[in-house]
Amino acid sequence: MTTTAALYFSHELLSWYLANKRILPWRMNRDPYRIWVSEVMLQQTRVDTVIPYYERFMDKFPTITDLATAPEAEVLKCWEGLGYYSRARNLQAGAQEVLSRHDGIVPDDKESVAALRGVGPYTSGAIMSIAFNRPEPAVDGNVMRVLSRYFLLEDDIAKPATRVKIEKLAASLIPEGSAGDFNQALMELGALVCTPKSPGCLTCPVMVHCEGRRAGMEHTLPIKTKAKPPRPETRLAALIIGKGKDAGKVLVRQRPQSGLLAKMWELPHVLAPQPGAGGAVKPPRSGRGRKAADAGTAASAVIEEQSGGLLEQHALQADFLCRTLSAEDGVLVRPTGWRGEAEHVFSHIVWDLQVFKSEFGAFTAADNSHLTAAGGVAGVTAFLEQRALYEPSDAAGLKLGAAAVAAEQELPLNYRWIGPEQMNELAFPNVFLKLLREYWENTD
DNA sequence: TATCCGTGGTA
DNA sequence: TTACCAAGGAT
Repeated sequence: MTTTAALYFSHELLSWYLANKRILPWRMNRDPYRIWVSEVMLQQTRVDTVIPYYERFMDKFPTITDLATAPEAEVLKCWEGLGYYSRARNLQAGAQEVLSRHDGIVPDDKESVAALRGVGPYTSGAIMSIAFNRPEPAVDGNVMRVLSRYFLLEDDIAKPATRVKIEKLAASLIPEGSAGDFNQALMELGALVCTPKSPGCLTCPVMVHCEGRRAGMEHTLPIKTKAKPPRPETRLAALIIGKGKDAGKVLVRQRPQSGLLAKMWELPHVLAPQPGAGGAVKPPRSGRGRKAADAGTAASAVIEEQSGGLLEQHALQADFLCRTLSAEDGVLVRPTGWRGEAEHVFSHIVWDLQVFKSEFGAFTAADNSHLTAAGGVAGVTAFLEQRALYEPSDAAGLKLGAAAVAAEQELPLNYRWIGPEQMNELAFPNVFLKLLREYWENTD
Protein backbone atom coordinates (compact mmCIF):
# COMPACT_ATOMS: atom_id res chain seq x y z
CA MET A 1 0.00 0.00 0.00
CA THR A 2 1.52 3.22 -1.15
CA THR A 3 1.23 6.45 0.77
CA THR A 4 -0.74 8.07 -2.05
CA ALA A 5 -3.28 5.24 -2.13
CA ALA A 6 -3.67 5.52 1.65
CA LEU A 7 -4.13 9.27 1.36
CA TYR A 8 -6.70 8.75 -1.34
CA PHE A 9 -8.63 6.29 0.81
CA SER A 10 -8.61 8.47 3.90
CA HIS A 11 -9.59 11.70 2.21
CA GLU A 12 -12.26 10.25 -0.07
CA LEU A 13 -13.78 8.47 2.92
CA LEU A 14 -13.59 11.58 5.08
CA SER A 15 -15.29 13.71 2.42
CA TRP A 16 -18.02 11.13 2.00
CA TYR A 17 -18.61 11.04 5.75
CA LEU A 18 -18.86 14.79 6.14
CA ALA A 19 -21.50 14.86 3.41
CA ASN A 20 -23.44 11.74 4.42
CA LYS A 21 -23.15 11.27 8.16
CA ARG A 22 -26.32 10.50 10.06
CA ILE A 23 -27.70 12.88 12.62
CA LEU A 24 -27.48 11.01 15.92
CA PRO A 25 -28.14 12.09 19.51
CA TRP A 26 -24.51 11.61 20.55
CA ARG A 27 -23.34 13.78 17.67
CA MET A 28 -24.89 16.95 19.11
CA ASN A 29 -21.58 17.94 20.62
CA ARG A 30 -18.32 16.37 21.77
CA ASP A 31 -19.04 16.13 25.48
CA PRO A 32 -16.77 13.23 26.55
CA TYR A 33 -19.41 11.87 28.94
CA ARG A 34 -22.03 11.75 26.19
CA ILE A 35 -19.56 10.07 23.83
CA TRP A 36 -18.59 7.59 26.53
CA VAL A 37 -22.17 6.57 27.29
CA SER A 38 -22.98 6.21 23.60
CA GLU A 39 -19.94 4.05 22.91
CA VAL A 40 -20.74 1.69 25.75
CA MET A 41 -24.38 1.37 24.68
CA LEU A 42 -23.29 0.76 21.09
CA GLN A 43 -21.10 -2.19 22.05
CA GLN A 44 -22.58 -5.13 20.13
CA THR A 45 -25.80 -3.19 19.76
CA ARG A 46 -27.41 -1.52 16.74
CA VAL A 47 -27.80 2.21 16.43
CA ASP A 48 -31.59 2.04 16.06
CA THR A 49 -31.86 -0.02 19.22
CA VAL A 50 -29.64 2.31 21.21
CA ILE A 51 -31.24 5.66 20.37
CA PRO A 52 -34.30 5.50 22.67
CA TYR A 53 -32.23 4.02 25.49
CA TYR A 54 -29.62 6.74 25.06
CA GLU A 55 -32.20 9.52 25.19
CA ARG A 56 -33.74 8.12 28.36
CA PHE A 57 -30.38 7.49 29.97
CA MET A 58 -29.03 10.99 29.33
CA ASP A 59 -32.32 12.43 30.51
CA LYS A 60 -32.09 10.52 33.78
CA PHE A 61 -28.33 10.80 34.30
CA PRO A 62 -27.30 14.07 32.58
CA THR A 63 -23.90 14.30 34.27
CA ILE A 64 -21.20 12.00 35.52
CA THR A 65 -22.13 12.92 39.08
CA ASP A 66 -25.76 12.01 38.48
CA LEU A 67 -24.70 8.59 37.23
CA ALA A 68 -22.05 8.02 39.87
CA THR A 69 -24.37 8.79 42.77
CA ALA A 70 -27.51 7.05 41.50
CA PRO A 71 -28.77 3.80 43.06
CA GLU A 72 -27.45 0.92 41.01
CA ALA A 73 -30.96 -0.49 40.66
CA GLU A 74 -32.03 2.67 38.81
CA VAL A 75 -29.14 2.37 36.38
CA LEU A 76 -29.98 -1.27 35.71
CA LYS A 77 -33.64 -0.40 35.25
CA CYS A 78 -32.65 2.19 32.66
CA TRP A 79 -30.67 -0.50 30.85
CA GLU A 80 -33.50 -3.06 31.02
CA GLY A 81 -33.96 -4.80 27.68
CA LEU A 82 -30.69 -3.58 26.19
CA GLY A 83 -28.70 -6.65 27.20
CA TYR A 84 -25.13 -7.20 28.39
CA TYR A 85 -26.05 -5.71 31.73
CA SER A 86 -22.50 -5.70 33.08
CA ARG A 87 -22.04 -2.73 30.74
CA ALA A 88 -24.41 -0.71 32.90
CA ARG A 89 -22.75 -1.68 36.15
CA ASN A 90 -19.26 -1.09 34.72
CA LEU A 91 -20.28 2.26 33.29
CA GLN A 92 -21.51 3.42 36.67
CA ALA A 93 -18.32 2.11 38.29
CA GLY A 94 -16.37 4.08 35.69
CA ALA A 95 -18.33 7.22 36.48
CA GLN A 96 -17.55 6.73 40.16
CA GLU A 97 -13.84 6.38 39.33
CA VAL A 98 -13.93 9.62 37.34
CA LEU A 99 -15.72 11.37 40.18
CA SER A 100 -13.33 10.19 42.86
CA ARG A 101 -10.03 10.19 41.00
CA HIS A 102 -10.44 12.83 38.26
CA ASP A 103 -12.66 15.44 39.90
CA GLY A 104 -15.61 14.36 37.80
CA ILE A 105 -13.86 15.26 34.53
CA VAL A 106 -13.22 12.56 31.93
CA PRO A 107 -9.41 12.44 31.68
CA ASP A 108 -8.00 13.22 28.25
CA ASP A 109 -5.09 10.84 28.37
CA LYS A 110 -5.31 7.41 26.83
CA GLU A 111 -4.02 5.42 29.78
CA SER A 112 -6.50 6.88 32.25
CA VAL A 113 -9.45 6.38 29.89
CA ALA A 114 -8.43 2.83 29.07
CA ALA A 115 -8.22 2.05 32.78
CA LEU A 116 -11.92 2.80 33.36
CA ARG A 117 -14.21 -0.16 34.00
CA GLY A 118 -15.90 -1.39 30.84
CA VAL A 119 -13.56 0.57 28.56
CA GLY A 120 -11.48 -1.67 26.31
CA PRO A 121 -9.28 -0.98 23.30
CA TYR A 122 -12.14 0.01 21.01
CA THR A 123 -13.98 2.26 23.45
CA SER A 124 -10.86 4.04 24.66
CA GLY A 125 -9.89 4.74 21.05
CA ALA A 126 -13.38 5.97 20.28
CA ILE A 127 -13.47 8.32 23.27
CA MET A 128 -9.96 9.66 22.66
CA SER A 129 -10.57 10.29 18.96
CA ILE A 130 -14.20 11.43 18.93
CA ALA A 131 -14.22 13.49 22.12
CA PHE A 132 -10.61 14.76 22.09
CA ASN A 133 -9.65 14.30 18.43
CA ARG A 134 -6.56 12.33 19.41
CA PRO A 135 -5.08 10.13 16.64
CA GLU A 136 -6.02 6.80 18.23
CA PRO A 137 -7.56 3.93 16.23
CA ALA A 138 -11.04 2.70 17.13
CA VAL A 139 -11.36 -0.73 15.57
CA ASP A 140 -14.74 -2.44 15.83
CA GLY A 141 -16.44 -5.02 13.64
CA ASN A 142 -17.24 -2.43 10.98
CA VAL A 143 -13.65 -1.28 10.71
CA MET A 144 -12.31 -4.82 10.50
CA ARG A 145 -14.77 -5.60 7.72
CA VAL A 146 -14.09 -2.42 5.73
CA LEU A 147 -10.32 -2.66 5.95
CA SER A 148 -10.29 -6.42 5.33
CA ARG A 149 -12.09 -5.78 2.08
CA TYR A 150 -10.31 -2.64 0.99
CA PHE A 151 -6.83 -4.05 1.61
CA LEU A 152 -7.80 -7.67 0.88
CA LEU A 153 -6.72 -8.96 4.27
CA GLU A 154 -7.43 -12.64 4.73
CA ASP A 155 -6.76 -12.76 8.46
CA ASP A 156 -9.48 -14.32 10.60
CA ILE A 157 -11.20 -11.36 12.22
CA ALA A 158 -12.51 -13.64 14.97
CA LYS A 159 -8.97 -13.82 16.35
CA PRO A 160 -7.86 -11.11 18.79
CA ALA A 161 -4.48 -10.89 17.06
CA THR A 162 -6.19 -9.69 13.89
CA ARG A 163 -7.74 -6.74 15.70
CA VAL A 164 -4.30 -5.73 16.92
CA LYS A 165 -2.93 -5.89 13.39
CA ILE A 166 -5.81 -3.86 11.97
CA GLU A 167 -5.42 -1.29 14.74
CA LYS A 168 -1.94 -0.54 13.50
CA LEU A 169 -3.19 -0.21 9.94
CA ALA A 170 -6.11 2.00 11.01
CA ALA A 171 -3.79 4.24 13.03
CA SER A 172 -1.63 4.77 9.96
CA LEU A 173 -4.63 5.92 7.94
CA ILE A 174 -5.83 8.69 10.26
CA PRO A 175 -5.62 12.05 8.46
CA GLU A 176 -3.86 14.83 10.33
CA GLY A 177 -6.31 16.60 12.62
CA SER A 178 -9.35 14.50 11.71
CA ALA A 179 -9.10 11.44 13.93
CA GLY A 180 -12.63 11.64 15.28
CA ASP A 181 -14.32 12.14 11.93
CA PHE A 182 -12.16 9.56 10.20
CA ASN A 183 -12.83 6.84 12.78
CA GLN A 184 -16.53 7.54 12.61
CA ALA A 185 -16.32 7.57 8.81
CA LEU A 186 -14.90 4.04 8.79
CA MET A 187 -17.73 2.82 10.99
CA GLU A 188 -20.37 4.78 9.11
CA LEU A 189 -19.21 3.26 5.83
CA GLY A 190 -19.38 -0.21 7.36
CA ALA A 191 -22.86 0.43 8.70
CA LEU A 192 -24.37 2.08 5.61
CA VAL A 193 -22.43 0.86 2.54
CA CYS A 194 -19.84 -1.81 3.20
CA THR A 195 -22.39 -4.00 4.98
CA PRO A 196 -21.84 -7.66 5.93
CA LYS A 197 -24.27 -9.36 3.54
CA SER A 198 -24.63 -7.29 0.39
CA PRO A 199 -22.05 -4.52 0.23
CA GLY A 200 -23.13 -1.50 -1.83
CA CYS A 201 -19.98 -1.25 -3.89
CA LEU A 202 -21.76 0.79 -6.58
CA THR A 203 -22.26 3.69 -4.19
CA CYS A 204 -19.02 3.27 -2.26
CA PRO A 205 -16.82 6.38 -2.20
CA VAL A 206 -13.64 4.27 -2.27
CA MET A 207 -14.66 1.48 -4.62
CA VAL A 208 -12.12 2.19 -7.37
CA HIS A 209 -9.11 1.17 -5.31
CA CYS A 210 -10.83 -1.46 -3.16
CA GLU A 211 -8.64 -4.54 -3.58
CA GLY A 212 -11.27 -6.88 -2.24
CA ARG A 213 -13.83 -5.73 -4.80
CA ARG A 214 -11.27 -5.70 -7.60
CA ALA A 215 -10.50 -9.33 -6.79
CA GLY A 216 -14.23 -10.10 -6.74
CA MET A 217 -13.98 -11.01 -3.06
CA GLU A 218 -16.31 -8.47 -1.50
CA HIS A 219 -18.74 -11.24 -0.58
CA THR A 220 -16.13 -13.61 0.86
CA LEU A 221 -14.29 -11.04 2.95
CA PRO A 222 -13.77 -10.68 5.79
CA ILE A 223 -12.74 -14.18 6.80
CA LYS A 224 -14.38 -15.13 10.07
CA THR A 225 -14.54 -18.54 11.73
CA LYS A 226 -17.96 -19.67 12.86
CA ALA A 227 -18.97 -19.23 16.47
CA LYS A 228 -19.86 -22.24 18.56
CA PRO A 229 -23.63 -22.81 18.57
CA PRO A 230 -25.39 -22.01 21.85
CA ARG A 231 -26.21 -24.94 24.13
CA PRO A 232 -29.90 -25.62 24.71
CA GLU A 233 -31.30 -25.61 28.24
CA THR A 234 -34.81 -26.47 29.34
CA ARG A 235 -35.77 -24.33 32.32
CA LEU A 236 -38.83 -24.91 34.47
CA ALA A 237 -40.22 -21.63 35.74
CA ALA A 238 -42.83 -20.95 38.40
CA LEU A 239 -45.39 -18.20 38.03
CA ILE A 240 -46.31 -18.14 41.70
CA ILE A 241 -49.60 -16.41 42.41
CA GLY A 242 -50.08 -14.87 45.83
CA LYS A 243 -53.07 -15.45 48.12
CA GLY A 244 -54.40 -13.60 51.14
CA LYS A 245 -52.26 -10.57 51.90
CA ASP A 246 -50.29 -11.31 48.74
CA ALA A 247 -53.35 -11.53 46.51
CA GLY A 248 -52.73 -10.01 43.10
CA LYS A 249 -49.00 -10.37 43.51
CA VAL A 250 -46.39 -12.63 41.98
CA LEU A 251 -43.28 -14.06 43.61
CA VAL A 252 -40.03 -13.02 41.92
CA ARG A 253 -36.36 -13.37 42.82
CA GLN A 254 -33.15 -11.47 42.18
CA ARG A 255 -30.23 -13.20 40.50
CA PRO A 256 -26.74 -13.42 42.07
CA GLN A 257 -24.22 -10.55 42.02
CA SER A 258 -22.18 -12.00 39.19
CA GLY A 259 -22.57 -14.16 36.14
CA LEU A 260 -25.46 -14.42 33.73
CA LEU A 261 -27.98 -11.58 34.10
CA ALA A 262 -26.31 -10.50 37.33
CA LYS A 263 -28.62 -8.70 39.77
CA MET A 264 -31.57 -8.85 37.40
CA TRP A 265 -35.00 -10.02 38.62
CA GLU A 266 -36.82 -13.06 37.28
CA LEU A 267 -39.44 -15.70 37.85
CA PRO A 268 -37.98 -18.52 39.96
CA HIS A 269 -36.83 -21.33 37.70
CA VAL A 270 -34.69 -24.44 37.75
CA LEU A 271 -32.60 -26.25 35.19
CA ALA A 272 -34.45 -29.31 33.95
CA PRO A 273 -32.55 -32.57 33.62
CA GLN A 274 -31.04 -32.31 30.17
CA PRO A 275 -31.58 -34.85 27.41
CA GLY A 276 -28.66 -37.23 27.35
CA ALA A 277 -28.08 -36.86 31.09
CA GLY A 278 -29.78 -40.21 31.57
CA GLY A 279 -33.51 -40.70 31.40
CA ALA A 280 -34.26 -37.05 31.54
CA VAL A 281 -37.48 -35.18 31.19
CA LYS A 282 -37.86 -34.33 27.57
CA PRO A 283 -39.63 -31.15 26.68
CA PRO A 284 -43.00 -31.62 25.04
CA ARG A 285 -42.98 -31.52 21.29
CA SER A 286 -42.42 -27.86 20.90
CA GLY A 287 -43.24 -25.25 18.33
CA ARG A 288 -46.52 -24.48 16.69
CA GLY A 289 -48.64 -22.32 18.89
CA ARG A 290 -47.32 -23.35 22.26
CA LYS A 291 -45.34 -20.25 23.04
CA ALA A 292 -46.70 -18.22 25.90
CA ALA A 293 -46.40 -15.07 23.89
CA ASP A 294 -48.58 -16.43 21.10
CA ALA A 295 -52.24 -15.69 21.11
CA GLY A 296 -53.32 -19.30 20.95
CA THR A 297 -51.32 -20.65 23.79
CA ALA A 298 -53.02 -19.60 26.85
CA ALA A 299 -55.77 -21.77 25.47
CA SER A 300 -53.60 -24.87 25.68
CA ALA A 301 -52.97 -24.30 29.34
CA VAL A 302 -56.63 -23.77 30.01
CA ILE A 303 -57.51 -27.01 28.30
CA GLU A 304 -55.00 -28.84 30.41
CA GLU A 305 -56.30 -27.31 33.59
CA GLN A 306 -59.93 -28.05 32.76
CA SER A 307 -59.24 -31.64 31.81
CA GLY A 308 -58.37 -32.29 35.41
CA GLY A 309 -54.66 -32.84 35.07
CA LEU A 310 -51.49 -32.00 33.30
CA LEU A 311 -50.15 -33.82 30.32
CA GLU A 312 -47.71 -36.46 31.45
CA GLN A 313 -44.62 -34.59 30.38
CA HIS A 314 -45.79 -31.45 32.11
CA ALA A 315 -46.69 -33.40 35.22
CA LEU A 316 -43.18 -34.76 35.43
CA GLN A 317 -41.71 -31.33 34.90
CA ALA A 318 -44.01 -29.71 37.44
CA ASP A 319 -43.03 -32.26 40.02
CA PHE A 320 -39.35 -31.76 39.31
CA LEU A 321 -39.77 -27.99 39.51
CA CYS A 322 -41.49 -28.26 42.86
CA ARG A 323 -38.82 -30.49 44.36
CA THR A 324 -35.84 -28.63 42.96
CA LEU A 325 -37.08 -25.20 43.98
CA SER A 326 -37.55 -26.59 47.46
CA ALA A 327 -34.08 -28.09 47.51
CA GLU A 328 -32.23 -25.14 45.98
CA ASP A 329 -34.03 -22.16 47.48
CA GLY A 330 -36.11 -23.66 50.26
CA VAL A 331 -39.22 -22.33 48.58
CA LEU A 332 -42.28 -24.59 48.63
CA VAL A 333 -44.75 -24.21 45.80
CA ARG A 334 -47.51 -26.26 44.23
CA PRO A 335 -47.69 -26.18 40.41
CA THR A 336 -51.32 -26.14 39.32
CA GLY A 337 -51.08 -25.91 35.57
CA TRP A 338 -48.87 -25.46 32.57
CA ARG A 339 -49.10 -21.87 31.46
CA GLY A 340 -46.95 -21.79 28.36
CA GLU A 341 -43.55 -21.82 26.80
CA ALA A 342 -41.09 -19.04 26.08
CA GLU A 343 -37.71 -18.98 24.41
CA HIS A 344 -34.80 -16.80 25.44
CA VAL A 345 -31.70 -16.66 23.30
CA PHE A 346 -28.33 -15.63 24.71
CA SER A 347 -25.04 -15.61 22.83
CA HIS A 348 -24.06 -18.97 24.28
CA ILE A 349 -27.27 -20.47 25.70
CA VAL A 350 -30.84 -20.95 24.51
CA TRP A 351 -33.42 -21.25 27.25
CA ASP A 352 -36.59 -23.17 26.57
CA LEU A 353 -38.73 -21.90 29.44
CA GLN A 354 -41.66 -24.08 30.51
CA VAL A 355 -43.81 -21.91 32.72
CA PHE A 356 -46.03 -23.41 35.42
CA LYS A 357 -48.68 -21.49 37.23
CA SER A 358 -48.17 -22.25 40.89
CA GLU A 359 -49.53 -21.68 44.35
CA PHE A 360 -47.34 -20.68 47.25
CA GLY A 361 -47.05 -23.09 50.12
CA ALA A 362 -46.38 -26.69 51.02
CA PHE A 363 -48.30 -29.53 49.46
CA THR A 364 -49.36 -33.01 50.41
CA ALA A 365 -49.79 -36.11 48.30
CA ALA A 366 -53.49 -35.43 48.08
CA ASP A 367 -52.91 -31.83 47.01
CA ASN A 368 -50.53 -33.10 44.41
CA SER A 369 -52.85 -35.62 42.81
CA HIS A 370 -53.31 -33.39 39.80
CA LEU A 371 -49.66 -33.89 38.97
CA THR A 372 -50.17 -37.59 38.57
CA ALA A 373 -53.63 -37.63 37.07
CA ALA A 374 -52.31 -38.03 33.57
CA GLY A 375 -49.10 -39.96 34.03
CA GLY A 376 -50.04 -42.02 37.01
CA VAL A 377 -48.22 -42.23 40.31
CA ALA A 378 -46.18 -45.18 39.12
CA GLY A 379 -44.73 -43.21 36.26
CA VAL A 380 -43.83 -40.26 38.42
CA THR A 381 -42.25 -42.29 41.17
CA ALA A 382 -40.31 -44.33 38.66
CA PHE A 383 -38.99 -41.12 37.20
CA LEU A 384 -38.08 -39.72 40.57
CA GLU A 385 -36.31 -42.90 41.63
CA GLN A 386 -34.39 -42.86 38.42
CA ARG A 387 -33.29 -39.32 39.11
CA ALA A 388 -32.44 -40.28 42.70
CA LEU A 389 -34.27 -37.25 43.94
CA TYR A 390 -35.64 -38.72 47.08
CA GLU A 391 -35.51 -41.81 49.20
CA PRO A 392 -37.26 -44.92 47.89
CA SER A 393 -39.12 -45.15 51.16
CA ASP A 394 -40.96 -41.98 50.23
CA ALA A 395 -41.88 -43.38 46.86
CA ALA A 396 -45.52 -43.95 47.61
CA GLY A 397 -46.05 -40.66 49.34
CA LEU A 398 -44.88 -37.97 46.98
CA LYS A 399 -44.77 -35.49 49.78
CA LEU A 400 -42.27 -33.41 51.62
CA GLY A 401 -41.52 -33.72 55.31
CA ALA A 402 -44.29 -32.99 57.78
CA ALA A 403 -42.23 -30.27 59.42
CA ALA A 404 -41.91 -28.45 56.12
CA VAL A 405 -45.61 -28.80 55.46
CA ALA A 406 -46.55 -27.33 58.77
CA ALA A 407 -44.00 -24.54 58.90
CA GLU A 408 -44.86 -21.02 57.87
CA GLN A 409 -42.61 -20.32 54.94
CA GLU A 410 -40.05 -17.58 55.24
CA LEU A 411 -38.92 -16.06 52.00
CA PRO A 412 -35.24 -16.10 51.07
CA LEU A 413 -33.75 -12.60 51.06
CA ASN A 414 -33.60 -12.47 47.28
CA TYR A 415 -37.32 -13.24 46.90
CA ARG A 416 -40.05 -10.64 46.83
CA TRP A 417 -43.79 -10.41 46.22
CA ILE A 418 -44.56 -7.78 43.62
CA GLY A 419 -47.58 -6.22 41.98
CA PRO A 420 -47.72 -4.52 38.57
CA GLU A 421 -46.47 -1.26 40.11
CA GLN A 422 -43.15 -2.83 41.08
CA MET A 423 -42.42 -3.42 37.42
CA ASN A 424 -41.32 0.20 37.33
CA GLU A 425 -38.65 -0.40 39.96
CA LEU A 426 -37.13 -3.80 39.32
CA ALA A 427 -35.13 -4.66 36.21
CA PHE A 428 -36.11 -7.85 34.40
CA PRO A 429 -34.62 -9.58 31.35
CA ASN A 430 -36.96 -9.37 28.40
CA VAL A 431 -38.40 -12.88 28.63
CA PHE A 432 -39.66 -12.33 32.15
CA LEU A 433 -40.79 -8.82 31.31
CA LYS A 434 -43.02 -10.26 28.60
CA LEU A 435 -44.31 -13.11 30.75
CA LEU A 436 -45.20 -10.80 33.62
CA ARG A 437 -46.81 -8.16 31.44
CA GLU A 438 -48.86 -10.82 29.74
CA TYR A 439 -49.96 -12.18 33.10
CA TRP A 440 -51.09 -8.83 34.44
CA GLU A 441 -52.79 -7.86 31.22
CA ASN A 442 -54.92 -10.98 31.39
CA THR A 443 -55.79 -10.74 35.04
CA ASP A 444 -57.05 -7.17 35.20
C1' DT B 1 -6.74 -18.00 23.79
C1' DA B 2 -11.45 -19.29 24.60
C1' DT B 3 -15.46 -18.55 26.96
C1' DC B 4 -18.80 -15.90 29.18
C1' DC B 5 -21.81 -11.99 28.78
C1' DG B 6 -28.36 -10.11 25.79
C1' DT B 7 -31.20 -8.86 22.45
C1' DG B 8 -33.15 -7.91 18.08
C1' DG B 9 -32.86 -7.10 13.01
C1' DT B 10 -32.35 -9.08 8.67
C1' DA B 11 -31.60 -11.89 4.47
C1' DT C 1 -36.64 -20.86 9.85
C1' DT C 2 -32.00 -20.60 10.35
C1' DA C 3 -27.83 -18.13 10.56
C1' DC C 4 -25.42 -14.24 11.07
C1' DC C 5 -23.96 -10.52 13.75
C1' DA C 6 -24.06 -5.56 15.62
C1' DA C 7 -19.73 1.26 17.36
C1' DG C 8 -16.82 -5.32 22.56
C1' DG C 9 -15.08 -6.21 27.44
C1' DA C 10 -13.75 -9.16 31.29
C1' DT C 11 -11.67 -13.16 32.80
